[in-house]
Amino acid sequence: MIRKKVKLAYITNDSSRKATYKKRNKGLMKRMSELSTLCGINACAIMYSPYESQLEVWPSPIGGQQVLSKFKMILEMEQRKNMVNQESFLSQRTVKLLNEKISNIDKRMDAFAMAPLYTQRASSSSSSSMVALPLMTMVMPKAMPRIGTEDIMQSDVNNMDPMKRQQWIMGLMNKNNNNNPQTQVGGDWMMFQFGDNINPNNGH
Amino acid sequence: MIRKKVKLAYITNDSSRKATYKKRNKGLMKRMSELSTLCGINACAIMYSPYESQLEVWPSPIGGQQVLSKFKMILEMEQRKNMVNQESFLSQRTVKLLNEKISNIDKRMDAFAMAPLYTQRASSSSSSSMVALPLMTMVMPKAMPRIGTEDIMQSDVNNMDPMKRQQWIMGLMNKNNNNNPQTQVGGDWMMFQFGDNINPNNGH
DNA sequence: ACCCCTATGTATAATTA
DNA sequence: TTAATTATACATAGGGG
Repeated sequence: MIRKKVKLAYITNDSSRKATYKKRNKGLMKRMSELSTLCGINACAIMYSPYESQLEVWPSPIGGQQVLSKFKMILEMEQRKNMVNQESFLSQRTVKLLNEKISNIDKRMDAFAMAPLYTQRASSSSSSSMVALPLMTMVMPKAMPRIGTEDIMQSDVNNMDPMKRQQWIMGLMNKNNNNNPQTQVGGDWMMFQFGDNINPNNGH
Repeated sequence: MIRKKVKLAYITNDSSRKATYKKRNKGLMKRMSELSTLCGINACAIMYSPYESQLEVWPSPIGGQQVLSKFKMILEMEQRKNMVNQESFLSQRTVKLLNEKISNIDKRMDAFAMAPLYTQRASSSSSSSMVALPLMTMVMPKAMPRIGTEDIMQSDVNNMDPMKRQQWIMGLMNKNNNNNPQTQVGGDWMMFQFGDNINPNNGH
């Protein structure tokens, strides 16, 4: 069991590359969750792995909803305050971006639910028609709770989200009613991670 | 120098929290670069840290351009092949998303160049008007090089990118002509990271 | 605020089941 | 194939300049 000094180059062997990917990706997620709790950062991660054929949400899809709702709420509060400054402009753009992202994910999930595009072996990287799906990770500093808007944000989750996001969440929930942090939804991998909700010791 | 077992909770002390954040974030980025090289994944990371007041691009802003151009090229090749299937549909959406993201970043950088919004101390989390900027990380599997399109993609970088992305890159380059992987642009932090270009041992 | 050091916790490569 | 094991490489907490 002599461990080599980790040769930093592409692992040609398919199975060992996949194994490395899974291990290291797991470690990466744990690290992110730790950074999240330690430094007070809300983390939301969506991941599409080329090595997995399932979609994973961690620790729960609801957390992602909450992060996004929170972010939207922040924007709307700013608008109510008529703060038409650069900050609100920037956050508007960001919220728009996040909404598109969610819509995008929603579309993806529909597609994958209908017909899995990636019935993919680890060695299928030579497929010419395959377009790699991106792994996306978002971590956002939770600076807002200090301004006393937690309750409003909470209600926001329940009654003011666009239908597509609700559908997206419901689509996840209908297929996954357990509390298992790794829930399989179908066709791809997706992960969410939040500094508020995580139990950082569940991996050990 | 007895090292405690890392209490997994929010670090209340501002300076030590910031120190931890910087250390761990650096480690996170290194991990991502390693995953990138080891498993053949192209990585592109944009980071906005609440603890930094400068924008950082690593290892170079050009890499981000290349990743995005590559992705766009993939999409266009698919379109030429008249592959109107779900895969191209999904990748279209993703490219659109990335374009918006770049545009968003462009806007941010313009704004920050004009007037730095975040002259922010580590303890300024109680500021009520501040909207947290997200840290965003994107990693995408590089599945395309195997289909022999490297040359086309390369030319794509030079002559077919939208003006806004070019402006974005140029805006970075004009202010940063050195090869220092950590280039300060102003007002915020941004990071790019690429599996193709990284030198994973530069941290040791 | 750094940067550097190093003891120690943690991730993980290689291996076995 | 994945799961568990374990030795070792690596990350980093705490401390000193």
